[in-house]
Order: sequence, then structure tokens, then C-alpha cells
Amino acid sequence: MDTNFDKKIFIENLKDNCNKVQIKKFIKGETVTTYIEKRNQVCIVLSGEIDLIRYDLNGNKTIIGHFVDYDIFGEAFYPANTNNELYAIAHKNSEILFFSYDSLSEKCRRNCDFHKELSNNLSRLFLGKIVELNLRIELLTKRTIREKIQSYFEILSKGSIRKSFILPYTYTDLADFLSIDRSAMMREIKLLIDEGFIKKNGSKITLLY
Amino acid sequence: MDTNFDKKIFIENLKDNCNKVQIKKFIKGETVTTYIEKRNQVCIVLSGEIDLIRYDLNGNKTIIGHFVDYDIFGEAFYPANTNNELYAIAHKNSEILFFSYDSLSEKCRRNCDFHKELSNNLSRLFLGKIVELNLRIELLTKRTIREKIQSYFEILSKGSIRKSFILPYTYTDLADFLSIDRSAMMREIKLLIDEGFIKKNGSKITLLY
DNA sequence: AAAAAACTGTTGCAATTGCAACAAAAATGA
DNA sequence: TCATTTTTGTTGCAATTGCAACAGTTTTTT
Repeated sequence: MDTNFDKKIFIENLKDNCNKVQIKKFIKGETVTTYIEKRNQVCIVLSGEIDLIRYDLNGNKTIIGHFVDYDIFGEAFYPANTNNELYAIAHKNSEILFFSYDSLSEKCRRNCDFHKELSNNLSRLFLGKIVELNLRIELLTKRTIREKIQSYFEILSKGSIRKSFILPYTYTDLADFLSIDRSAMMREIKLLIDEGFIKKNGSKITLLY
Repeated sequence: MDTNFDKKIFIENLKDNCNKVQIKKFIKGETVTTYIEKRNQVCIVLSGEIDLIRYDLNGNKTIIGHFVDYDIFGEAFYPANTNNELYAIAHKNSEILFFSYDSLSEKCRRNCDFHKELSNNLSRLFLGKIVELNLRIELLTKRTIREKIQSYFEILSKGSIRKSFILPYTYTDLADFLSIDRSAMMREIKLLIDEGFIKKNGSKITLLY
């Protein structure tokens, strides 16, 4: 299936044609939205970078999501009944498109062509999100740090020539994404190098098998 | 938002009105579908129980999903480029509804009422899935076994009177769901009991705080 | 261009976790 | 109902992982 349907074209279309969406700008460090109350909000990153941060009862901070160009996030995707406080914070100056899921999914009174397509595209957008989340779960359920790293590297190497790729995260963020300790991850990467499984040059990794 | 729109009614409707869906029965142990090639298939459990199982390159087996009444699963939700072999196996005698995402999302030529509603309902179905997956990620990214258990128990206790609830899994399956060692989990649950945080009677847990 | 902030690389040590193994209890099914 | 399979409960021990700390780089900001 085409989970890679052109999100970008759809979103630009949405932005230009729908009076139910809002666009706002945020400067670095600003709070884009909190997830404390349910407003059924869906957000799309038009430019910049957004971190989704969790503070638990002990005050521990975890980055549970990091969103860039055309990524979709929002309250609508999180269960209402957790204790956590989630904050979406602009990591860089950013431009965000907001809409309420309910308003978009309503049938358009005028039955215009654009709204006919909308639901269809929305479900594609959601499907893409599901694939992304399942991929992450796949990695998180691996039992060891080594397995997590290797699985992730293998995924990245697919479709790249010569099993070589540039990491899309800093090492700090990668550790967060895989939910492991950064220093333990670095240690394991070093071991993988020493044992001849991979080569590393900055954020460029090459698989040797 | 109503992420709890009536899946059941929608699915029964789908089953009765759409000629693009198929229904098949499986006996315990039978393979429902494999995820090796991409056929864009979406599956819904009408009755019974399905396990989604991963075999990695070393032959380790992991249950990565367990689906019951009206749960939705399928190839369409998994990225194409992973090495893993995924198998959906009937855990009990089961009845499964199949459809191809593409066929459903196509515009209906006759433009019938049913198909007008379909996309809409499909995106709600997907949204529910996203919420479910995010919840699991929330748990999987907790740093310790204790945090994983406590967070999960807190979620279950919400909406139940007296902070008491029955676990929806066996302890064995719970450990799998949280991706932790069963014996380590049992040890931690015992500690929680000894420290007076919870009470346990079979699969009934009561929070004492 | 200098100062500040964020990221990388590394290590010893302690704590958590997984593994293996087994007996007892409960659930399943023949 | 009896036999078999699955689940629960427990523990010692070893291995993995997280934590703390810090120096050296690189990137960002002023």
C-alpha cells in the first residue's frame, strides 16, 4: 500500500482550502500545547521541530516524541486517563497547523470536492502514524540494547546503498528514542565496532555484514 | 473526542453491507496470515483470539500483539522493510474479517450512503488504534519494571471504584506486554505488596494509595 | 569572535534485571 | 475424572544496564 502518499501535498491543500484549520507560529522554547485537557486537537508541523515531553509524578522528564516536517501529533492520539502531564514544546522556531479532529471529520455541508477527499486522506495520514508507532514498539520490545541498536540500524540501512546511512538523530536523542541510557548505548556501539559489526564516522554508520 | 464510537456497530455494518470484505473461520493453532509480503490487508477479530508473533533471526519468539473482539490488526500497519517474520496465529477458534485497505478507501462508484460513512469510520478506527499504541509506548518507555507495572496498574484502576481491578492478562502475558522478564516482574510485584503499595488476590489487584 | 550550551566519548561501580530451574497450583481437554 | 499443559511463585547467580562524573568537541547564540 501507499503509506507514502504525498502527505505534503495533502497538508498544503488542507492549509489552503479549509477554513477549519488554524496556523500559528512559535519561537524556540514556547509551549505549543499541553495535553492536560481533551480538546481533540490534531497538530501538524509545517516547519521547525517540536518535542513532546512527559513529566511524571517524580518530576522525571522524558522526551516521548519528536516531530518535524509534516509530522502529525496531538491530544487526540493520547488516552485521556493517564496521570502524566504532556507538553509540546517548540524545539526550534516552528509553524504549526491545528485542527479539531471532530470538525474535520464532520460531513461538509456544502459537500465540496475537497471535503470529500479529506476523510480519505485523513485515514491515510493515520495509517502512516500507526506504521510509525508499530515500528517504534518493535524496537522498544527488543530485549537488549544491542538488539535495539542493531534492529534500528538495519531498518535505516534498508534502501540505502552499501548499508551506509546517516543517523536522523543525535546520539543523545537516539538513546531517548530507544529508551535506553545514553552511555550504555555508546558503550554498546563501541563494542559493535570492536567486534567488527559496524563502522562509525560521526553520525554516519556502515553495516559490515 | 469520541474514540469510543461504536466500533462494534460499524464493523457489523461493514460485514453485512460491503461486498469487498471476506470472513473466514480458523481453528486453534491455524495461521491466519503472515506478514511477509505486502497485500495491504486489514483484519478484524469477529470472535476468538489472535496472537501476533515475531520470530527474529535467532529464532526467538515474541508475542507482539494479542487481539480479541473487534480488535483490528494486519499487514497494513507494519512497515515493509523489516527483517522480522510476523505470523498471526489463532489462539482459539476464531472468525476473522478481512479487507484490503486500498479497496475500502477507493471511492465507491455508486456513491452509496454506506460507503460515504466508511472513510469516516475507518479514520476513527485508526485513531483508536493510535491511542492504544501510544499507551503501550508510554509504558514501554518507562525506565524500570516498577514504573511499568505501577503505570499500567494506575491506568487500569482509573474508572474503577475503590482502585481495584482484574488484570486482563495472565501474569505471563502481562510480562510480555510490558516486555520484561516474568520472574523479575513477579519479584517486583511482591516487593510492591511487601511495601504496602498494592494488594493482590489472584488476578485481582487493589491499589492502596 | 567569544561565550554559552549541547553533544560525544569514556569509565568504575552499584543496582536492576534476566536467566535457569523447579515445585506447586490452576486450567484445559480427552 | 484423570492426565496433560499452562501458569504462578520463588530464588541464587550472573550479566546487563543505568548512574555519575568529567573532559573534550561541536554547535549555537550573542
